[in-house]
Amino acid sequence: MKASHLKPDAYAAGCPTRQILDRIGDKWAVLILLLLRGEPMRFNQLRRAIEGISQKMLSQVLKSLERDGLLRRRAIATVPVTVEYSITPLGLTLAEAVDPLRDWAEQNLKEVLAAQRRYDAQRKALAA
Amino acid sequence: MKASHLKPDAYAAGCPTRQILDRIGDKWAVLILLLLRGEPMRFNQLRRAIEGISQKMLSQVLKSLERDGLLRRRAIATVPVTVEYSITPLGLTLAEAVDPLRDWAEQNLKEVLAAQRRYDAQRKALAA
DNA sequence: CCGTATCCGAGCCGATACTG
DNA sequence: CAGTATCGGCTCGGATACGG
Repeated sequence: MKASHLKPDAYAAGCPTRQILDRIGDKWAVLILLLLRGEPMRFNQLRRAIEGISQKMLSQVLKSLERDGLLRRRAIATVPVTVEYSITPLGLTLAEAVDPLRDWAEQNLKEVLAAQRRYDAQRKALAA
Repeated sequence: MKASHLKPDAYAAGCPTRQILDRIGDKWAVLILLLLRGEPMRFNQLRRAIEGISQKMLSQVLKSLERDGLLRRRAIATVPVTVEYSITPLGLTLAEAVDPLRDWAEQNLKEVLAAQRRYDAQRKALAA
């Protein structure tokens, strides 16, 4: 039985939705998962793929995702060392749950931006 | 045609996914949308429903959601003033896109927590 | 009841330098 | 190639007080 359509009375501090949202809030995390769904990737490969992420953040987020069981880290003893990150089955299910969100983003970003312009114009008019 | 299952080569800084994720990353925003889907609510009603949010944050996030066209603010001239927040059709579609994520959270939080315990135990063992 | 204004401390995050 | 370590600015966000 799904609870999706029941109206919640409140969101307690420790509820699952809050906890997972905190992780999704980590914007990089989701992007990494979506990328890894395609194929395993190496550290600097991810770094290049995600425009704007710093070495430090990437390292940090990868560690956190591994800790959560959403991806797997595999070090290969070459010289120099190669490290491969791949998504886990659990991570895959999360990525799938994020898909509708990405679709929504692509379809509705324009409308959101338009709403912002309307709002700002309105505020500007009031200020004058 | 849905783009969900195509492998992205990169996530540029301004892509829709990144932009929307930045907003979702605002953890409170999603919770508010999900709450308002049930029924319009007033300021302090929301405040009570979302455990732990400060007055400042609630005010801030509500303004941002209104700006994005995801909810509507309606002030009623009573004494003292009553303000009613309700979700817009656009906001409703976003809330629906978030549903799978909430379902995922409820179903998989346990497994994530278990993975964390395994990871931490492993690290502890190595440190010893 | 519904906010805004101000202060201020914690922690995020980028930059840089260094290691296996 | 794949990270760790350290420093410092800067933003986020809580607490408090006040106004419409």
